[in-house]
Amino acid sequence: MAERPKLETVAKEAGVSVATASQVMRGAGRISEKTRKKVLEAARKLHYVPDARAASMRSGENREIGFTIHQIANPFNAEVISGVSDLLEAEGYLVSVLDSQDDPERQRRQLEAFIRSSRGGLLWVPANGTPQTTIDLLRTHRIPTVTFLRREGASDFDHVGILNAEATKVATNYLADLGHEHIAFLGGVADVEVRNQRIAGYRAALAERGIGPAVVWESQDDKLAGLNAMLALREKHPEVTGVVCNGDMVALGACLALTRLGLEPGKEVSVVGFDDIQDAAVATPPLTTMAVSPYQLGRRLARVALDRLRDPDMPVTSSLVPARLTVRATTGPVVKGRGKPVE
Amino acid sequence: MAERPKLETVAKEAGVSVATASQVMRGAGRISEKTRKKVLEAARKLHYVPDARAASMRSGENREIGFTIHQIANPFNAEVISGVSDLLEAEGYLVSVLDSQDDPERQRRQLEAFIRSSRGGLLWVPANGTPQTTIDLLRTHRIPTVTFLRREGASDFDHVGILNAEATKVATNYLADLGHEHIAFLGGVADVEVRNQRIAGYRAALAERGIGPAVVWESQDDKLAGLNAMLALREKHPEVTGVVCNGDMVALGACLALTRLGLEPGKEVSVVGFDDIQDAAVATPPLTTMAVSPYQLGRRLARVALDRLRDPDMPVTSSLVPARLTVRATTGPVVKGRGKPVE
DNA sequence: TAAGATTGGTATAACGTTATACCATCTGTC
DNA sequence: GACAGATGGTATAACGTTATACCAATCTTA
Repeated sequence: MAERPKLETVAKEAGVSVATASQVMRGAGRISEKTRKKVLEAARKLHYVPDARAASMRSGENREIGFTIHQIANPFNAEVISGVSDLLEAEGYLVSVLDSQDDPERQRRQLEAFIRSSRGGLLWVPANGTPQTTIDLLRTHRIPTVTFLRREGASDFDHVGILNAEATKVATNYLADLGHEHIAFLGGVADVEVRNQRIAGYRAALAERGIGPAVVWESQDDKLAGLNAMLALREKHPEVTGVVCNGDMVALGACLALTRLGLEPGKEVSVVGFDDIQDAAVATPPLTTMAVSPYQLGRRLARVALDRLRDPDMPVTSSLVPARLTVRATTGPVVKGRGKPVE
Repeated sequence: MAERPKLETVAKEAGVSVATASQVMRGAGRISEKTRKKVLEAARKLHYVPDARAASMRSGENREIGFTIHQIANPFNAEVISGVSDLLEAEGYLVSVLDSQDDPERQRRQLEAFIRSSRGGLLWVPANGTPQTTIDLLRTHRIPTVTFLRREGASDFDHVGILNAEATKVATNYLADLGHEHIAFLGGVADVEVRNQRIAGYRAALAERGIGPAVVWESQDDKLAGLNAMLALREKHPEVTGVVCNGDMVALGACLALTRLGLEPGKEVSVVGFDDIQDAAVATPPLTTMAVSPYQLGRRLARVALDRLRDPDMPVTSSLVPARLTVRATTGPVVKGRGKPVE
C-alpha cells in the first residue's frame, strides 16, 4: 500500500500546482470547473485526506472542541454529551470528551495536553478544587472556554448552568405545601458549589415558611451511598417526613432505603430528586424530581460555544436554565406511620 | 498579555539557540547542567507550552489516543473508559472519547476527522453496521487500531473482548442445574454480533441438556425496554421459568416486570444478567449476573494498545476475557406459582 | 486597438517544531 | 605540542499545509 498521499501527490496526479490543489480542496480562490473536477478526481483516486495538523498550524484554525467533564459515568452527563456533540458535529466540529474524574491534578495534565495541541475551544466542568493556576493556564493561552455547571459566579468565562437555588426552593416549598414540616436536604459532599447553591435554596424556603431547623446530610452521589445515607438520616432524625435530594441517584437510593424500612415513598416519607435521569420515570415508585433536560442543556452549551468561536470579542455571557418540578409518585401529603424495623 | 511564546522566545530569553532549547525540553542530546537550568528557567518564566501539532508533524509521533465507542451513556462503557484512561494517561498518553451513538455515518465522519489530525492510535467499538469502506479507511492510513467487544473474529486488527458464548452457556447450565426446563434468552436487537454470540452459547447449553425449545426475545438494552419485553414474553410463553439476559439493564427491567406481575424474581422466575454493573448489586432483589469487570477490561484494552504502539510489526493479537457467574438473589430452584394479574 | 479589468492559475514564504550534520573547544596522551 | 576523542553547542532543512503576492492570458470597453 502506498504512503499517505499529500497535497503534492494529488497536484502531480492532476497536473496542477499544490497551490491550486489546496484551493480546490478548500473551495477557495477562483478555479475553473474543469481543473476543479480534475483535482477532486485525483484526490478521490488517491484517497487523499488532508493533514489537519499542518492546516491548523498554518491557518490558525482548529475545529476540534474538547469537553472536559468530571465524570463520564453518569447518565445525566452522558446525555449532555449527546446534546453537545449533535449540535457541534452538525456545524463541522469534532467533540472529544475527557474525563477528569473530578481530580484537579489529572485535569491539569489533560488541559495541558489540550493546550499543546491547540484545540479550537473548550467546554469545561471544572473539577472540584480546581486551583487558580489552572484557570490562569487557560486564560494565558486564550482558549475559548465555556464553563458548565460550576464556577457560575466567576465572570472570566462564558457560562451555562442550572438555576439550582431556585429549583430546590420550589421543591422545598412544594413539600411544605403538602404539609411537611420537617424537611431534610440529602446528598452531595461538602463544598461542591452546585450543592451549596441547592442547599441555599432549600434553606431559603425553610426560612420563608418559618419551618425548620434545616437538616443537611452528606453522601456520595450514587444510589448505594444514597441508600446508606437515608438509613442514617432516618435513625438520627426520625421526625423528617420530606427529603429534598441533591440528585436522582441519591433520591433513588433513599427510596430503596425507605422500602427496606417498610415505609412507602410518597406516603410516610416524601422524596424529591434532581435532574430527571431516565431511571427516575421507570423506578418503582416513579420519582418526583426537579427536571432539567440534559440533552437540551447540552445543546445550549454548544450554542454558546459556537457564538464565542464566531466572535471572540463578544462580552462574556451567562445562561442559566430553570428546573421544572415533575410530580410523580414519591411525594404526597403527610401520612403517619412508623414502619417496620430493619430485618 | 503576551503572545503565546514559542521555542524561539524561550531560546532568546535563555541566550541559547532554538536547537539547544528544543533538546533541553525533550531531554535529548548532550547539554550541560548549567544551560539546562537556564533554559528550563526561561520556559517556566514565559509559561512556555510546546505546540504538539508542530512537534507531531516533524517527529511523526502523536501521543493522543482516540476511543470511539457506540454509547458513552452506559455505566458499563463508562467504567471501561476509566480503566483505559487510567493506564494510558499514566504512560503519558491523552485519551479522548468519541461517541458514535452506534451510527455508522456519524462514526465515519468522526474517524475521518481522527485521521486528519493523525492521532497516535485508536480504540474502537465498531458501530453496528460498519461498512467495509470504513475499515479500509483505517487500514489505508495505517492507524494502530484495537477493536473492542465487536468484530471479534476479524483478524485485521488487535482485539479485546469477552467470552460471550461461554458465559451464557454457563448461565444457562446454571439455570438448568436449578431445575429449570423452559429457559428464554431476553434482550438485544437482532444481528448485533455480541448478542449472536451470547445466543449461541445459550443454544449450545440447551442442546447439551436436551431441553428446549429455545425462546429468543428482542428488546432494546435499557431498563424500560427490558420491562416491556418481559411482560410480552411472559404473556406469550407463560411456561418460561428461567431467563438469561443480554445485559444487566434488561435483566433489571425484567425483574421489575416480574414484581409488577406479582412474581418474585428468584422464586417463580429466575433471571440472570450480564455485565455486573454497579446497580446489579444494589437492586432489590440483588441481581444474579455474569460479571465482567469493566474497569479491568479497560486496562486490558489499554495494555494491548500500548504493546501495539511499541511494536507496530507485532502479529495481530486477540484477547478474550471470561465472565464469572455471580449468584445473588434473582435465581433459585423452580417454584410453582401463577402470580397475580396486572393491576 | 490600447488600456484596464477579469479570470485562472502559480511560486513561495510562512506556521513551530525536531533530526541531522556539523563545528568549536576542551582534555588527556605520547 | 600535535592528535584523538569527548563534550557542548549551533545552523538548517525538513514536516504538509495555507495565504499572499504575483503573473499571464483573455475579455471588456471606449
